Amino acid sequence: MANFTIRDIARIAGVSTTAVSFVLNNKPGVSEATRQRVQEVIQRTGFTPNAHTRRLNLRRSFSFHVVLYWHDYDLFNQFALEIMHGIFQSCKELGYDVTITFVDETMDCTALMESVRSKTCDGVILSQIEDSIFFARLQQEEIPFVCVDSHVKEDPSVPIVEVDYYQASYEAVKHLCRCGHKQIGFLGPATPLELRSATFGGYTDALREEGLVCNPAWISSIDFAAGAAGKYFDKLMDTSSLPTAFFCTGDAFAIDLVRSAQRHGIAIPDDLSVISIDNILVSQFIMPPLTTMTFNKELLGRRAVEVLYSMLSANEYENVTLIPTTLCERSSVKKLSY
Amino acid sequence: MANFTIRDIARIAGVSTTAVSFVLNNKPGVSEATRQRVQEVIQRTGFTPNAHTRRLNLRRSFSFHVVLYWHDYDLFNQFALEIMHGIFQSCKELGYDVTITFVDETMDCTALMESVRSKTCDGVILSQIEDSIFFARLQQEEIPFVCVDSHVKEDPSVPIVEVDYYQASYEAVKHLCRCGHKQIGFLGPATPLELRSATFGGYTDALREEGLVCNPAWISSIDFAAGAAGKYFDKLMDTSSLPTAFFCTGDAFAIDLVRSAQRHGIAIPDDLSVISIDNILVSQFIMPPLTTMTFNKELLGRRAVEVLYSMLSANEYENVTLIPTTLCERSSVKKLSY
DNA sequence: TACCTTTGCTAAAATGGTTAAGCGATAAAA
DNA sequence: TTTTATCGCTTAACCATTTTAGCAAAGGTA
Repeated sequence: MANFTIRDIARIAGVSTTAVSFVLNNKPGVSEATRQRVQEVIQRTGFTPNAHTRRLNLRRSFSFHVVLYWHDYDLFNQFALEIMHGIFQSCKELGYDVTITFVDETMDCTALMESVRSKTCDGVILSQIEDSIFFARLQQEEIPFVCVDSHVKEDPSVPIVEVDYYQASYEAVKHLCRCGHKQIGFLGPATPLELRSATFGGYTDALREEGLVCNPAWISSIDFAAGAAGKYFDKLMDTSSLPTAFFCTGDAFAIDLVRSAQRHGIAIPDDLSVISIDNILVSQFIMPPLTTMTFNKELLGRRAVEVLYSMLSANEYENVTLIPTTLCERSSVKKLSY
Repeated sequence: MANFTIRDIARIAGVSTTAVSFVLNNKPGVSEATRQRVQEVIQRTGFTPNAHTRRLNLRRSFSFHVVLYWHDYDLFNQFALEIMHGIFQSCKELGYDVTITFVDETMDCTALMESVRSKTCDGVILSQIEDSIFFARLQQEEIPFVCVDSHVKEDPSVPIVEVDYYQASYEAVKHLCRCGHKQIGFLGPATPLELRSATFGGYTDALREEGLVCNPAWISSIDFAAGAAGKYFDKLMDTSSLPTAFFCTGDAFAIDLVRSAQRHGIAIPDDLSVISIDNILVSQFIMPPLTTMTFNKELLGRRAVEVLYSMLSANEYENVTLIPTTLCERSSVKKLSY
């Protein structure tokens, strides 16, 4: 396949490059006859304009850059691909390309910043990144960016698209109450500085509404690390009685908890009920299948692109976009008779 | 952050743009003193050359395009992200960007070809794509490409990086034999035109070596679709006796089979052993945890990039790259006493 | 008839880099 | 002594588009 330029097309069609450019970009100022003739030559030659030249000229790259956090622990990488798919779909509709970078716990952002300064993207989507170094550097470069599925540490200047964790946790706990549970533990990070910290508010508000109080030993504040939930549970077994149910802030924690409980000979859900948030793939395959608050993962990506595009177009946009969750009932919650 | 061009740097450092360009690209012909001075200005200003201009000039984009197949059925998307991570790591080392596209069962490649013709990538990596329309179009455009984790339908002109399915299936079946199994079924596609068809050879060769023969009813040829393995098993239960073990060509099939068997009241592994290939995340969480042939998923991506890069550099490269597998013993295979 | 506007088109500048060719000055070889 | 090579640098062309400014012809208006 020969390599045509706009000059070749112009020469073949017997017009100037300007005319061809106008036809390519659907601009006025070209007669219908000429337009047809140029179109025909473009069709025949299979000409596609060089993207780099176009980007150089327009000083826009028509691409968004996605930064993905790569977790050591498989279970935490679960829906990154679905978020990506959502991002891709929206970008496709807008005519944007998508480029990707993975970062790990070193949070090294030099390569990313190099890329941004070299103008290879018009905006950045940070997926599961909550390190303020990224926000600071991106703001410094004055490049639009959004966070998705990340905790932005109370910084209202950082636009974010995330799961409505408050609503999710509130609904989850309410569901436990509806099933007759009165002793409900909280497994997740209970400090406001952590990811998914909104869950603690949903949990306490739901308890308060039901007039319940919680044994402090049943409230955990654990790290995002493989096996952390299991360790917490081991310790709990040594030192305290058990609640009748646990609300976990994520399926990865819940799965960890379930396995740890089962090792201790505690039957789920007969001895202990478990509910959580995420509905990752594994959750439907473990025994018992997990009852969890589910949501549309692709929507996270789609909304992120929409927000970013609005920022570029100087349109109005919401600084916080929440994705709603719905209950996915499976078999890890027992209905208590009362 | 101001927006400097190479001209600004040249002016500030008191040299020509050529000198700056030479410094940027580590080319000879610049005195050490000048080089230092230019470096200092670059440092101070935070200048990064415009990527589009560079790409336009060099007629290379320094990026690879990854095409990912998006499966309807979650279980089949399992290690796409890990392949991606491997691809990214290798690209990073080579200084290449990575852009992505998802395709679905419509196999629409117009957007991809547009992108290729507009020169936005120097090569394409097809992940889990086996449609010859892609090969044909890419060959037509004379753009280098590799397939990864795909079946290329006996076309030796298409470079491929894939799991050594023959070795994996041979080893898996040998393991079953070592555990005393003599009646071993095959669950997967048994026609040479399908993905992972090499598994059938490994299976039959291992059986032959052991002097075993197989009841044809225990050999399936099923589609890549959710629940297909389960349906096959349901039918088998109606019409035939069961082998003592099944070798499945993929964990998704195996999981489907296990669940179907369990619905029929057949205990795994006591009544039926199951082994397969992949070691997807779910496999360690189901009951019983799956014994399976595992491999380094990131390596698939890394090798794909290496092959593609060799093609660009006109270096030697292997047209077929096989990734070795190792046995991951868990609890789905029973040791028969004999 | 003279003047203004619109239409359809083009020449040329601009985008921000890379690179081939060339130019003094100095050093080495004939 | 003359010729040749090397060094450090610059000038200018080039990459493939978009866009501004302007021009000739046609049409409308006074």
